Amino acid sequence: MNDDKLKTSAQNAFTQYLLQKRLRKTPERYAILDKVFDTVEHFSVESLYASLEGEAFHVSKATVYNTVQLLIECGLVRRHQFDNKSAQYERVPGVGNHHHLICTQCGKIKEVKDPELIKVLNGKRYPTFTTDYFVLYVYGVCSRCAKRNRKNKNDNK
Amino acid sequence: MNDDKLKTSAQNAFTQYLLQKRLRKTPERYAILDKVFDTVEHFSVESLYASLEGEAFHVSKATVYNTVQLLIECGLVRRHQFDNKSAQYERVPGVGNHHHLICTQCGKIKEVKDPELIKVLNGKRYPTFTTDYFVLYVYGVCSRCAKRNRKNKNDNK
DNA sequence: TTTACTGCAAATATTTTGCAATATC
DNA sequence: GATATTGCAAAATATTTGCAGTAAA
Repeated sequence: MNDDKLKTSAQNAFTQYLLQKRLRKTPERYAILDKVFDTVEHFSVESLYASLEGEAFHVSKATVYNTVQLLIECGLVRRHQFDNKSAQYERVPGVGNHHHLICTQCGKIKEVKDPELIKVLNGKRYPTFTTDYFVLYVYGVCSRCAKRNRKNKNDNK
Repeated sequence: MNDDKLKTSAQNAFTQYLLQKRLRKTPERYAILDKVFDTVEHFSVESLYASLEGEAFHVSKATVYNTVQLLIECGLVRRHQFDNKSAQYERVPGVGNHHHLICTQCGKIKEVKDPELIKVLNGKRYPTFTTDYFVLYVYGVCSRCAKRNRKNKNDNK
């Protein structure tokens, strides 16, 4: 699925959700949805807000918060909180899933796809719990930090 | 490993870490470590602080924040941020690992063990990344919410 | 016409920071 | 004795809330 199709399908899903919950179809909500689906990377409420202001579409931050929450509830956006700064969000991936490698030293985050693991996870069933999706964080040390560690160790000798 | 042994081994690991980093072995740090390892459930800085006050051991919140951060850095504590309230922490599990089932409707969190999955995860290697541990969140709907959903749907008919 | 939604500003809550006093090494 | 650590309070930051005005249904 390419990005255009992904966006269209997200718009349709959002409309369905709004109808079902009897919520209103406001221009603000669709503008935010569009911007979210133009964004491949992680984003924060702040960066999303700035990005909307950047193209001269003004929405209040409260509305951004509200709408992102709606998008999470209807499954179009996922929330991550990697540190105790602001929450990070991402649109749901088009095809496949990915997980996050998090460096415990520098905080850098890398996305990796692992179809085999996704398969194992999707096969999982838990009693008395209906699974929607999985979020896997792999904590460790990235190559850059590992290199720096080796260097520092040698310097101390 | 029982809880006493777990605590002792955590104390030793912490001491090693402090020595290695040339940090000081203060009574506050060890009191916090002890309290953390007396706590099986998730805790917040606030609850940890209250718990220490409760047994008349006074430490400032800043020190609790600092020490919890240290414990994370030396791998004895893990951090979760399930919502945008305060961060939740937990001591590292004695044996095996567990992951978290998170209900997207009521926010309830349940821990489950899945040795088979742990095994698959532990077998994983990522290029240019040295894995320390995995954190898996399974998002979905708990049985209580599923039941309530069915009821509401019927009520609307 | 009804009332859900928006924008704005104030309120809340958590975490971080600065600094003087203290305790570890 | 040097300085890392503590406690306290103030500051910084993210998110939530209340309310009056606006717009979707």
